[in-house]
Amino acid sequence: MSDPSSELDRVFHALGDPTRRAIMERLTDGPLSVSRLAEPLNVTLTAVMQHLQILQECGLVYTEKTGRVRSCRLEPGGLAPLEKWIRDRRSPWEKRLDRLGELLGP
Amino acid sequence: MSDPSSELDRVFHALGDPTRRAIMERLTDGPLSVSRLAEPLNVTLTAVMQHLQILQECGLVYTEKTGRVRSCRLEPGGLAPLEKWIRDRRSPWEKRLDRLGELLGP
DNA sequence: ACATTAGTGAAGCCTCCACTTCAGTATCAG
DNA sequence: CTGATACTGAAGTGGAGGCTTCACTAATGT
Repeated sequence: MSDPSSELDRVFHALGDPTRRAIMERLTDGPLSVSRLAEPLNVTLTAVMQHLQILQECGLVYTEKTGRVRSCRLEPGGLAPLEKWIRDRRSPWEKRLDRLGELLGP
Repeated sequence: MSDPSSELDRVFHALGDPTRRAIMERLTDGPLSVSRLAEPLNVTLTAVMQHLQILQECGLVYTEKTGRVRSCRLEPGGLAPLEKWIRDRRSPWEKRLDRLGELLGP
């Protein structure tokens, strides 16, 4: 893996675009082909492809081509770095509560 | 409050910029004035102001001016919608595990 | 009072990036 | 074989947005 901070950069940048978030939301319910993915979106198939490439490069989406159709699905741990960043943004006392919860909970 | 989906849009867009994320990271350790905020960043004071306005408009940062200095701090619940979106991106079975955890844990 | 500090407002520049068009390549169906 | 489907690649366009400069106001310090 490369520089973790620039990886986070890419994730945030990727999710900054509404269309790409729409793709992620769409894939939440299960794998989809590129064409099906493009249907409800108001963009070209080519545009969807470009978005998919970006989402892939930062580990948010996994795609696999079988025959002439490419199947797209969410990468399981893709949002983890984002989640970690958010947790790190809590105030110190909140963090302390978190740690307490981790000790007591799971 | 306005349309919630466009609110989420603004949050994601705001965090899509590295400089704005740097501001958020800087404010994690406590309130800071605009000048102090700008010091380590390689941009003008004016640029920082513009970023702050954006961060404010989507409820991520709270600022208050006393005298000639404006104090900036993180808005406590600001990242909540973002967090919710991430949670909603889990697969159905993962969600079910989450609910189970919620019932057993806290 | 005067200089300095801290922040504002307006206007313009310029780069990046989302999107399109068009042309091309496999794959599948009849 | 023929046509349709599903994607891929290259190249170009337009607009949004991040940044700067310059001019200005208000608070503070000596």
